[in-house]
Amino acid sequence: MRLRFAPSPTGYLHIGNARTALFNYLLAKKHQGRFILRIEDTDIARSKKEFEAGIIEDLRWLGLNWDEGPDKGGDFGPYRQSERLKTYQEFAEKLLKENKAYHCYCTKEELDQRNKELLARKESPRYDNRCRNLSDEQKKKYLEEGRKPVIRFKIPEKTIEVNDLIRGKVSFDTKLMGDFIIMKSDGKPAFNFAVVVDDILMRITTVIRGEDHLSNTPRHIMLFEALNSKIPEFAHMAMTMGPDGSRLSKRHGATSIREYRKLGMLPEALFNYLALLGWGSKKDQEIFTKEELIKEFSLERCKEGAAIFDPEKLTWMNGLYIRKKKPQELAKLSIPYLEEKGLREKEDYLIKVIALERERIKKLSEIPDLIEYFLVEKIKFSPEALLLSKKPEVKEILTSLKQELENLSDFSAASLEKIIREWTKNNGLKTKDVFHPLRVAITGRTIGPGLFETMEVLGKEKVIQRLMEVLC
RNA sequence: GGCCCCAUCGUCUAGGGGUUAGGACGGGUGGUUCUCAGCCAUCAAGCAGGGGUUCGAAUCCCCUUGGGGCUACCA
Repeated sequence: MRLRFAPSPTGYLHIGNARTALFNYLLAKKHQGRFILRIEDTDIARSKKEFEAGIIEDLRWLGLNWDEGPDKGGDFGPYRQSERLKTYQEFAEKLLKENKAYHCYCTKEELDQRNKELLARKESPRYDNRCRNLSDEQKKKYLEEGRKPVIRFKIPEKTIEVNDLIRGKVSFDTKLMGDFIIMKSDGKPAFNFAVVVDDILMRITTVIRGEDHLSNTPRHIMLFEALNSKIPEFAHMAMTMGPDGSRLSKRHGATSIREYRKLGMLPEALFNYLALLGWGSKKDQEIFTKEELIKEFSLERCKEGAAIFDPEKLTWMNGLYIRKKKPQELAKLSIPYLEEKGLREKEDYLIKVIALERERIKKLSEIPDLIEYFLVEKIKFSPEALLLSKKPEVKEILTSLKQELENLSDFSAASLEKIIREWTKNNGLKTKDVFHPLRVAITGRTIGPGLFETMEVLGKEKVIQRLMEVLC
């Protein structure tokens, strides 16, 4: 079994495309097949090398490792369309010779004009196949006019049945289609042609792609037939939508893997979440390891309807995966985010801090704000915290508590808890009337991890220091 | 416009002739606790509409509606 993911390097890896790549990957791995990466860069104007590199990086980051691709080669390369231009020409030549394709001299302007007229008459805008049987004389005349021909495929009249692995049989009547372009006037292959040639040459057996290609599939099938090649199996998965139900796009906010990666999503969370978009297990299970997904995945269980990408559920799942990570791992992952905010800290201290805050982290990008008060010399007070710290009765409590703490030599959480609870009781106070002000004084905020653990990690010196600052 | 695909809580989904229509996210409430988070418990929320078929339809068929796609010298 050979499957491929074939992105165009015209931008960063889109969530929807990543999902397509993921499904291809899962099926390939499930059947011990090959997962192949192919770069469709025939659109020179929009394709950029940096996007190709970006897509490769993000696919790797997500954990979708391919067996053959432009970066690692393989027996059926090249894996970049721009490197097979000659091949497309040869295949087109062959179709021309066999009278299955022909040159068309109509200009873009003429075509547009005719389509407009057809539309005005409420007819289907499509090519009228007028160049199918041009005389040599006419061809010569057109050439003399300086027209650069395209090559069109001569569509046979028939009904094409696509046996889709997700949707079942879908049939198309080719009478409704005009002869389509396989080679553009600049000598580059049109998408519908390049895909077929590539899939033939790369021995692709199964094509999993977006539903937007379903309507193109009859064209592909005709081409496979014209080129006497085995037709691969097709599976068209429903599109990924934004919250308003339209195709997920930039106006919905972050749409690329790169953006979510920068936000601090873990690859395993994204992997798991994306697998659940349009596919579901028969069990009530939602959290899967990569291996479980490979084992469980099947096209039969793929949904036919479109799925709306839900960043909130992704975030929840990300929090879950974060809580499963070891503090030292998280500490390492947090470093770029801390540095971005100009924060830097010794590893062992950072690990302790992160261990305390771990269950509050939903995205790595939240870490700096969450732990800042552990790292900086001068803490910021939230408005609410500031108000509380100014209260006379609070100052009174903190003043005498400070003395108590100054005399304390064992600053462990257990010891602190024992002493402070006793002190509270002895002074006839309620725990929350002591704990809360204390937290506010030493952290500048009203929320956070356990008070005594926080104090232990901060250390006696910082705790006393911060109490002094509040009291003066 | 023509052709094609799709339709279970707000969202992701399970269920494919007989179910109190199940779970998850998000939301509400309560518990745990020094706060938050987490965890636990609990509640609200759905078969798009209309016709068939059938003893019986979320489930099968048709229509309508709604959404999406293709119809490019984009991919």
